[in-house]
Amino acid sequence: MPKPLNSGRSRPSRTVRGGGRRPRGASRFGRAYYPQYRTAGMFRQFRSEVSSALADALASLDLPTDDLGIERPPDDMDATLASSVAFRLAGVVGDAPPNVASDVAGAVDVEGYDYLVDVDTAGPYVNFHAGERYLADTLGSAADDEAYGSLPDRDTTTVVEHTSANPTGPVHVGRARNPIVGDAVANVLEYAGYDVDRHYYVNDAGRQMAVFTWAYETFDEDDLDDEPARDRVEYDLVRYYRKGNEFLENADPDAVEAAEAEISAILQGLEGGDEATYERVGEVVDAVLGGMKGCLARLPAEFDEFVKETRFMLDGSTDDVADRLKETEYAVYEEDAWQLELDDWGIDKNLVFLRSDDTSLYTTRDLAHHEWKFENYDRAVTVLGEDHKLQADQLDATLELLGNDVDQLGHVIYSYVNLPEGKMSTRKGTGVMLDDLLDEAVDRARAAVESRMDDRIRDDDLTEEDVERIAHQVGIGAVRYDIVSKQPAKAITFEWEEALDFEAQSAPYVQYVHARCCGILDEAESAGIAVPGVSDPVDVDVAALETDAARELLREVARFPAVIESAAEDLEPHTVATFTREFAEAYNAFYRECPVLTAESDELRDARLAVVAAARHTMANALDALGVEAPESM
RNA sequence: GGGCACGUAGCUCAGCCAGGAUAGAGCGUCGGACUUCUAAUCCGAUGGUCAUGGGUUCGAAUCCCAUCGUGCUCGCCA
Repeated sequence: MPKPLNSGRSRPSRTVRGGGRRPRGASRFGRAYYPQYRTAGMFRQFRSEVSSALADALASLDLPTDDLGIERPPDDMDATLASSVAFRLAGVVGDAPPNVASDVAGAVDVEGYDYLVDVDTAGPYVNFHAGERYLADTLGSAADDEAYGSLPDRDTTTVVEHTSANPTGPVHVGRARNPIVGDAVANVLEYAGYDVDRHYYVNDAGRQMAVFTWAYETFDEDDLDDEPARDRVEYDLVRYYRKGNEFLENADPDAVEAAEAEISAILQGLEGGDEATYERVGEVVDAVLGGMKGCLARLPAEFDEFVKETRFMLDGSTDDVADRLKETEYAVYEEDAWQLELDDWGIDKNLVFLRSDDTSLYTTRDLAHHEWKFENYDRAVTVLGEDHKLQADQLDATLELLGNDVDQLGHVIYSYVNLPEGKMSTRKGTGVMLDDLLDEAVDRARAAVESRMDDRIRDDDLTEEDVERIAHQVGIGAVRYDIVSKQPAKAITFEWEEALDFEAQSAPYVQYVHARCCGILDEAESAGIAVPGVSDPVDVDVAALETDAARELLREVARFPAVIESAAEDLEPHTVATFTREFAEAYNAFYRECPVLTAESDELRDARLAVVAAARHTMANALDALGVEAPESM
């Protein structure tokens, strides 16, 4: 295994406020974080105890143990886990499922388990119950640990490539899913214990950039029809790109031919390693990319590295890939170009990897790029639009035939956001700019904060700065949450009203839970009450928590690490968003039924305070994984 | 036309990969709850042939096949 290039390299510093990333070991709340507290979660342990106990029980009855049928029971059942195994075994033992369930439950031995204390049946289901210690340990680990939900380090380096939009102009909403989903995927993997780098692959070698460079050098400000839509460099420069494309479409044939010759010369210069050409193209690429970075930083989506495509042309690795491909049995030379037949991978379209003039194509360079990833990382994940699906399949197949282990490569495919009237296009200048969406979101959030000021019960006198902070957290959070909470494969048609809906099931709904937690904890602090797990070691009796709502909330807290684990495993951050909603419901029930500061005894108050601290850590980190900020007041 | 996705309440979506308890939320509509740790909250009512038809199974929104609808894709573009 080659040593990762990035090992030992220090991470770029970044803001520690919610929503941004922070280096491992640093904490959201500015205190030191002690990794020994990192726990895989009580739910996961309970689940494995149930598996083991049930398998033993079945074995003792001489029944098959290959399918345990362990599942989460409906909300109205008080069991933590259940098994539907009796349905399947009914045929084997020749008895009705409820009777089988009864026999199985009777054979389960809960002796020796930490959390599994009781088994019973409900009709055909075997139900498993967690004991006090389950809740006590959950409370202890979550109230105590500001990084609760972070799983133990897996010692696995992972590169998440996302966005990678061609540097042709401002980021529009059509592609906004990419940085938002990509950032969340990276966050979730980080929470799951992977060592993640975030990459933006810069397509700086293609025809688009050659056209852009030619247009930028050819046209003057006077030739352009419009003023820049916004005072940032990519809004200025995209006008040259659009002008150039318009010229190529509409100018007289001789002029177009001359232009094409210049564009072709630029492409040849890149392919031939001509330094002057690299500089010319690089000037445009770097300028536009710089502006796009500025836009993405508003989300914020930040990157560890911008990897340029030309790098793999300059270092010879693209040529090397092409040479190796020619040697394979799948290579054919047809119609003056080198192609690959990928029928064995179920792809009937040939992949051209060298043009007739011997120059490389995007995918050829991307192959070299991916082999570079494999050399430097244990795993690679790419977030890309559905229009790149075929290309990704061809890439996978080709990487495999080159001898790479493609199991280490994962894709997240998302569907584009379209306007009701059709696709967004940078070249044509159609589309809603991400900057405009974020501006509008913040404006509306600000208006909402201000209109709520009057009927606020809490007299915490929001300053102008507070209003602005909340407007940003809520406005940007709402845009991100709306996108990250949906399955990426589903198509979205962009509607302003929908994207900016701050009603329930949106970011403010779950952010509010965090703010409510903070409100109680602040109140406790100003009243001089120590908060178990935060200002004190956790030393509370969970038995004091008599209310179902409190215990139910703790059970949700217990699930969080398992939610992170499966979201990371399946590369599905939207499941974390689903969790935040379910968690919010549990918290709101607790909030309604369990007064904390005015609890009837100090013991109960302390226990509930610890629950609030645990809930805060859970929600803060769930939101952080989604890339949504967690406001301390709103 | 071939390939790949998607189709769940009037609308926006979970649930599907690893089949199992009465298919869940929100918005909308209607009706309730603030002298209380924040009402951006909560409670109740309303609303579904899970696109259609078949198949597998004790059991299908979930797996398989077909059909219909929508999107993406099928360049020596990226």
